[in-house]
Amino acid sequence: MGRGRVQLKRIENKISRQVTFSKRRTGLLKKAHEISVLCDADVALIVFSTKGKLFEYSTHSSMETILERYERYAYAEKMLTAPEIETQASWTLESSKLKAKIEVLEKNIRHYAGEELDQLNLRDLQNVEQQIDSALKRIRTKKNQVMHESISELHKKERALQERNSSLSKQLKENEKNSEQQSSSLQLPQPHSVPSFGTSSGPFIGSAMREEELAQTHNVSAAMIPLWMIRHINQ
Amino acid sequence: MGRGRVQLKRIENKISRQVTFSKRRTGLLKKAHEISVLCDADVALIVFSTKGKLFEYSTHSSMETILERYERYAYAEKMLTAPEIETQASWTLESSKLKAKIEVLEKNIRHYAGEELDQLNLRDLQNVEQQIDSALKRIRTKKNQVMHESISELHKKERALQERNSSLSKQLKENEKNSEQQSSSLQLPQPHSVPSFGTSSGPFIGSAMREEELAQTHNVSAAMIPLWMIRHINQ
DNA sequence: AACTATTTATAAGA
DNA sequence: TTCTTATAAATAGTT
Repeated sequence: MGRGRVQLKRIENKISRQVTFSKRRTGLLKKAHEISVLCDADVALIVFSTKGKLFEYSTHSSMETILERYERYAYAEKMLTAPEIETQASWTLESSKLKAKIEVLEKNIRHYAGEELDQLNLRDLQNVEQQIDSALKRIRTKKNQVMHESISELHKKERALQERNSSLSKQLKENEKNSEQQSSSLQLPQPHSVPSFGTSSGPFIGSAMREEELAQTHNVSAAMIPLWMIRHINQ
Repeated sequence: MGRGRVQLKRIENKISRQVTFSKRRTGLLKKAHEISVLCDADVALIVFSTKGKLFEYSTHSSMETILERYERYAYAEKMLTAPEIETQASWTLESSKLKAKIEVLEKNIRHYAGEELDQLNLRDLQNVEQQIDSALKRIRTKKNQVMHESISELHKKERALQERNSSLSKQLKENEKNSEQQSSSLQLPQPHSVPSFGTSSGPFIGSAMREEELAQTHNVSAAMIPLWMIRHINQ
């Protein structure tokens, strides 16, 4: 690109070498910047002149970030050549390894969450779809199982309550009979008070109890399946 | 340097961004090499594509050497901003933190994959379900989009082939007419041979062509949408 | 992956 | 270093 062809070999004339360096350095940095903007790439460029002066360019994400990323990337190869020594380097290496792993995991999660799909081709998309679909099935199966257990718990409780209730009623009638014989002016106690089940409740049972209370405020038997639950079971 | 001026901003079209990246990357690496040879400079160039693929160039004295040199050079500045000495303890701490993060991420992924659901209560299950469900929707939307694009490509190709075909047929008939007038004993060539498009095929075009061939072996018009594609579109 | 019309980079000169 | 200019090189759009 100039008035003469250029041979790819060291320019011997010191002055023109320096001039060329200055010009081409500008061009190189410019092009590095261009590709990073145009193509959305991460670029790090380091140039030392013959005299040892440093020139650098790096994408917004800073030189350190990119060099770290590079170290991470080069990790696999490094392990082959450098057996572990507990040095600063090996710590850097371990750190890089862990960070690389985190990067992969986060990418996976984003894909599982249906994000950053532009990176995937049709085959990848289908794989992810299939995985997520079967995960969804497993989760719904599990949820149904949990809810069915919850329902039988509720049924069990209902029966217990009914039994307790009728035994209380029975007892009450007997008391009435006795008190009629002795004195007809006594007040009647309330027959429907709910008995406590003591401490027998894990977190799940606890939430079942709350549902039961909710049902009662709507004047429905606690044994009925709540609507929101049915909706989910049928999915 | 091309048929049009170029704006210094991210190329939105994915395909041309990729093509431009490939071309400019080649150019950039070449120029990095040239300046290092011509001007006797030490150059290190690291480029990560959008997709995270690494490309690198470094002067003979190896990437590691140059990066070390860079670190040394940048060391003075670092000391001004970060006087902290990296002790063994701080490394261990960092390592622990990273490991903890990995643990959490892995657990999340397992849940996304529908595993280890016993740890989750009903509320958690419903959250995960909802997240996965919407991820699935996003992924299917994306897949549909990709496939629709693919289909319009195929349709475009079909039209091109049909046009080419009919123009060839026309030409052939004229040739027949001419040859009948000159000599009626000549053999007729096959009129339906598919014309080659020469070397004009990127990766996508290549696979489209294969689908087309597949369709032909099943005695179906190449323009028909392949069954496997329809199946996925309707999901 | 080639081609080619243009733009861009730059060698040489001032 | 900077400017100019002729020319080589890179590359955007196209096939």
